[in-house]
Amino acid sequence: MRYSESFIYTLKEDQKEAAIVSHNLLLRGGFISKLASGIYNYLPLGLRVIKKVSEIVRQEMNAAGALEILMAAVQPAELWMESGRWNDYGKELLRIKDRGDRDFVFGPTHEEVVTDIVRKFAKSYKNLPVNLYQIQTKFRDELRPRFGLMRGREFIMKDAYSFDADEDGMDISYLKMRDAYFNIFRRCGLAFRSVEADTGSIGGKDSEEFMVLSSTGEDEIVVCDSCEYSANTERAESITQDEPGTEKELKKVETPNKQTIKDVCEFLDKDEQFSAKALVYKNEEGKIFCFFVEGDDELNEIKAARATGSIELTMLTDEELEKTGLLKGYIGPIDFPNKDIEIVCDNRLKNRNTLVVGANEEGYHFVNAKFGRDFEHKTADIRNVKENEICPRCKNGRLKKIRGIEVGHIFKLGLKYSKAMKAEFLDKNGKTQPFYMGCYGIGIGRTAQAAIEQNNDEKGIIWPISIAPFEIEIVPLDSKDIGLVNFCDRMYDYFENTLGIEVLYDDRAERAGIKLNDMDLIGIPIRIVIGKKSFADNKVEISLRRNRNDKTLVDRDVAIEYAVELREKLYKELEKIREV
RNA sequence: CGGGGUGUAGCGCAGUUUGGUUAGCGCACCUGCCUUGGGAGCAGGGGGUCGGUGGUUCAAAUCCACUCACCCCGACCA
Repeated sequence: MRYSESFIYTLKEDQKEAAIVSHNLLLRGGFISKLASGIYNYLPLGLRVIKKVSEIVRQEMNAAGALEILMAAVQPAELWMESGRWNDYGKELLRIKDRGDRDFVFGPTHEEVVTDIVRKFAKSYKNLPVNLYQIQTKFRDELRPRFGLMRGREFIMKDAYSFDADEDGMDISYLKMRDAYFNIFRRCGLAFRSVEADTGSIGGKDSEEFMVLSSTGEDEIVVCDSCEYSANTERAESITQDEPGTEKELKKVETPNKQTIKDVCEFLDKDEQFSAKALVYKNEEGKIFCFFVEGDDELNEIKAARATGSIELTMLTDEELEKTGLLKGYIGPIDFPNKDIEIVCDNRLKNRNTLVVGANEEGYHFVNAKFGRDFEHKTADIRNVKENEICPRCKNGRLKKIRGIEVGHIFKLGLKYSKAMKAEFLDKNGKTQPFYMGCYGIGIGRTAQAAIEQNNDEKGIIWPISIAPFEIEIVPLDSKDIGLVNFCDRMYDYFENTLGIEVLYDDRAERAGIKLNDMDLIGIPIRIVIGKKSFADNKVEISLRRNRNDKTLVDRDVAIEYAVELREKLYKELEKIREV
């Protein structure tokens, strides 16, 4: 592509709407432009990147045996009523009506449609397994779109859906996708991890998220510093260590005006870890729960919801709490005063011998309380793991918290949709069976932007070669030197037409500084600069975007060869998984 | 949806507190000269419903009311 014939408009100044570097660089580099909140246009450069990422995804999906289709973006409401999600999905679902006042949705995901397709055609176990995927624009009316393509309302997603005859088959399909995902993100040049994830509202069994590691990521993940264990915070566990020391006799003590854990523990000269604090929540049905966790722990609401079979938990307001008869600051698990409230204690409390707990009486706490002796309630893992706790897998390493950007998610759905939508086939014995399903998503735009978030410097983007809009750039610094320009023209022609390598040829009559800065901003991996002086010596300069200090002057006759070698080298590097 | 904030040229901003003639600056854009290894310089030029609606006033970017859009912080997701 000749720059002069392209549609690339770069901006010199940081963009006000961009809160993170990758969003700013996408805007400044002329990759995308905003149309409305969370809705973006892909300009030529941006579209090139999207196509590169899509193509990698497509190749790996095909290699894993998935079949590409393209489903309708606009879907009839009936399908969503069948699955039950017409009611469950909430405001994120963009609902529209046609001229006949019939309800439709703009698809945020395609479980319903794909299930409808497969149940129509795959009637026999002989048709299985099957995995259908598409790369398509989705719409989710997010509460808060942000960070450009990172969390758009309209976004491009690859979504795949597997259908198997039984659970074992589903497990195999899932693992195939898992392998494909590793290949995809590796080939995109990303440093990433797969983490155990909560299955959330979609329901189902196993689930893993693919996280690109980045301090600006919106998700917190827990990793072990010595083994491969990694999980998101809704899933992460750690090993509980027993409280040292022996049990003591339960005692009620006066704690006047000490309501917070901090105050009480200070007053009683007790480590907060050896106290239990109460958190009172209600779920979507209005049912009230009281959770006890250690004083210095945080309740994880998702874990808590799972433990109580709730969809959503919200903390009680002070007024609501008062109505339950519980005394704020003095709530404790011993002689709990309200029988209608379900109590869940965190697992860790079982290993504590001398807990400080509220006495359910104004101005009093118990000390030396012990689970199983002084009180007993349902227990579950409902807390957030803390940094430096012991890994549950290798039982040796320490857990660390890092941040990540979720670029992919794989799920075992099981029978959820096939049962709801009566998607069935006949097995070997002629018996009707529901499909075992899996679903597998990748955010295409998010993946591209995550790559920028991980690969940039003060000058701009440093694209991994596999997803760069162009692989090589040619920058003549003097547009008046006919010999030099002719040479660049021929080189450009050779790359494009003989080698089939995509280059961006900056044939503009701009000054050197403008061209070089624009190129650094856009982030093309390999640069060939042809300056007047070196050209007169039959040399051109070749450098990599990621290391501009390392410039090589090569004889102009071997410039193309040298650039092609560099290109091969960069692709080779992507064969290894980047160390985290 | 709750909390905070911003809307003035394509982008980044000043002006609003204390109302007062033709609404300004930098970048970008157009013309000419000059310059060509890191966003140069000079001269000339085009581009604005001051987010919208209504009100107060002799007079509104500026004051008041309503409204819309967008951004940031929290709970959900690719």
